[in-house]
Amino acid sequence: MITIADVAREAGVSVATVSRVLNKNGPVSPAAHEKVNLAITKLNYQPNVWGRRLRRKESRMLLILVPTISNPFYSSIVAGIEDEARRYRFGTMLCITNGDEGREREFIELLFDGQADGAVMLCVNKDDKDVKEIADKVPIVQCCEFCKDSDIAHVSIDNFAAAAQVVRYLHSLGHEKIGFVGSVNQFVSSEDRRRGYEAEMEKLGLPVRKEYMAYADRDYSFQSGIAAARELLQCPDRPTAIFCISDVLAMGAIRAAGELGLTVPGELSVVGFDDVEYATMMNPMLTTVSQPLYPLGKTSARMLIEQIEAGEGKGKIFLEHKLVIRDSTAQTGP
Amino acid sequence: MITIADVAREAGVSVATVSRVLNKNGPVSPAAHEKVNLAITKLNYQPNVWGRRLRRKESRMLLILVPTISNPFYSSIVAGIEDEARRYRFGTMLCITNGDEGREREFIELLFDGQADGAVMLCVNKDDKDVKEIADKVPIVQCCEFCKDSDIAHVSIDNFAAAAQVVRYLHSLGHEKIGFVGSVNQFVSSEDRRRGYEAEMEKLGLPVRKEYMAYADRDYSFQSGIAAARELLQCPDRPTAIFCISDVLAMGAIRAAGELGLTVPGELSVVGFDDVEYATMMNPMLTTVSQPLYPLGKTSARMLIEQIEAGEGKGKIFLEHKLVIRDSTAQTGP
DNA sequence: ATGAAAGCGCTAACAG
DNA sequence: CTGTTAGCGCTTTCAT
Repeated sequence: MITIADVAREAGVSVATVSRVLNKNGPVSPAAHEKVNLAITKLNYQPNVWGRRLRRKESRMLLILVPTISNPFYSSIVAGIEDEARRYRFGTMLCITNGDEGREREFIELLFDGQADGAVMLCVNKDDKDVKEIADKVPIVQCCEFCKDSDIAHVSIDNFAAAAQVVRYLHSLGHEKIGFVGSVNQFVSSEDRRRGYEAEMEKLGLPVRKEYMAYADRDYSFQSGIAAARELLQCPDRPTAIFCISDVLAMGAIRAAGELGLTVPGELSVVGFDDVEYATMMNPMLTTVSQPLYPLGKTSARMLIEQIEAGEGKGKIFLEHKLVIRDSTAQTGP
Repeated sequence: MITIADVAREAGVSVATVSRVLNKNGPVSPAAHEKVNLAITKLNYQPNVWGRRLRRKESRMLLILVPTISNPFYSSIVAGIEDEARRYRFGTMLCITNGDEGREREFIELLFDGQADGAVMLCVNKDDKDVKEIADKVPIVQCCEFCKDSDIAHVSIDNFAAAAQVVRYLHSLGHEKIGFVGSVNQFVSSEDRRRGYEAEMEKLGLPVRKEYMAYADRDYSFQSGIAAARELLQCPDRPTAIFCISDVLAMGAIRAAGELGLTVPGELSVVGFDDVEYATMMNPMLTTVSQPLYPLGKTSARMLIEQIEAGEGKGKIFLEHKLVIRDSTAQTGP
């Protein structure tokens, strides 16, 4: 291993000068600068991170807490965070919690450890006490999901508005019996989409019927989507359209329809949410709400870095969504 | 921040003793042990990683190099690696290269930096010179993909045998005109699956026809899968079955068939590879080759850790695959 | 069984 | 503009 002292010796200067060149701070004469750079390349010197971090007490590392990576939904967000972090010369550590509280706690430790300077969290229940406490002590930004009634920085889309827009769209197609498939989890997104659905139904003078609303399990599994949709489709006066709060759930609804002999979109319109990659691989291709995933990630990272460097930046940012109309929705029959 | 000196003072012992308790090495009297533990909990002391790593010159960190996380294929492997790493008290850093060479290089730097003690690589071209050089200097294990003609440790399935098995299965269903959709990339898996296909065709006395083989782009995109399959299906004497080297490609083949008015599996059987989650969300559900992803990950991590700790462990391990028969394949018509 | 002390490689305050 | 030096928090001889 080759150290800063070796470089100093080789260049015929002191370690301080080398350090100054390395960090581009303090004043260095062009001549010294030259000599140091020569020595660095000659020796192929690489500063030791541990020494540096020990001394500086900063890691220049960002934590990214995701519940899972099996959902491609997260991949673009993560890419956005990583790209932005890199722009500001931060490294990233991707931590997959798999819904395991112990593991999540362990990752959070990294923050108090000083192993990371801050974290982007992608998986917060709508009122998670722990997170609120943590955010008081270390820089945190919540992405997509966030805690209500708290001033923790967050960036997401307007789920309420998006859901309302879906209902409006379906209504414009002639649908009046519109079902809803949500999830029993505690995410704001789930809640806001449900509220958006209900509010818009009322606004349009359509009844919000209990039997038109069903709930999948907490992690939006395909199977639970099938079950939830089946429930709606088997009720006496079945809905002619179903709005699902995730694409996987929507795919479940399409499967359920198929099992019951219903064609999509002929006899049933289905709308999803998220616009994951395979929404277009399906048959029919899914009408869904697209979130600006990459920008969501970039924005989170930027907010976090601001918070770390400036010690502030507790904003709330909402980005634009987009309703993408494809083949799983159609006019109601005459 | 609370340091080891604080603990020593609180416990009325020297820092050396505290360190001994922390690391469970050297001899410590029960009394001292007790006092130290008390002080640690009282002060809520957490050893500083930078100081420790600087001193020990080891990070107890494993690098995981994946090309992308948008492909759910990797998520189980990563989970396997992380779980096993954790068992041996190693942390992990997930690095997403996105096929960017510069980024890959940057991550590799972390190894020479000492920021990680070794790496599991999930994305190696079949003869990547760089990787061979790197593996000479730092512990590396290749998972799924690996360099041919090199003794770098790796774990994967027998792609050749799996492909042969698919062809045999299709043949047992009565198919003789069996097409192949591969990829132009440089992965051993792609090559071995193609070789397995060709070898088994010959073994069964079936002609290996150029016009029955098509290639998707390097990252198995859905669109390129459609294009490749369309090519096969439009040739004069079209195949009655197609073996695709990935599930996404198989989904593309099904789409292509649909566009040409061919039913699956009625008029065309399709087999995929990998058994990704959404292979069962499709209609029809995909017949495919399932890889033991989680065990693949666990095994890689174990091999890597052995290599790090023992300084050896350059084995080659092959795990069992499984042909999963679902609804996209059927007997040929009478 | 315990403690004193010497660094690990680096940065930054200070003195020149 | 440059060099000397004192740590950052920890582990690990080497004495005792």
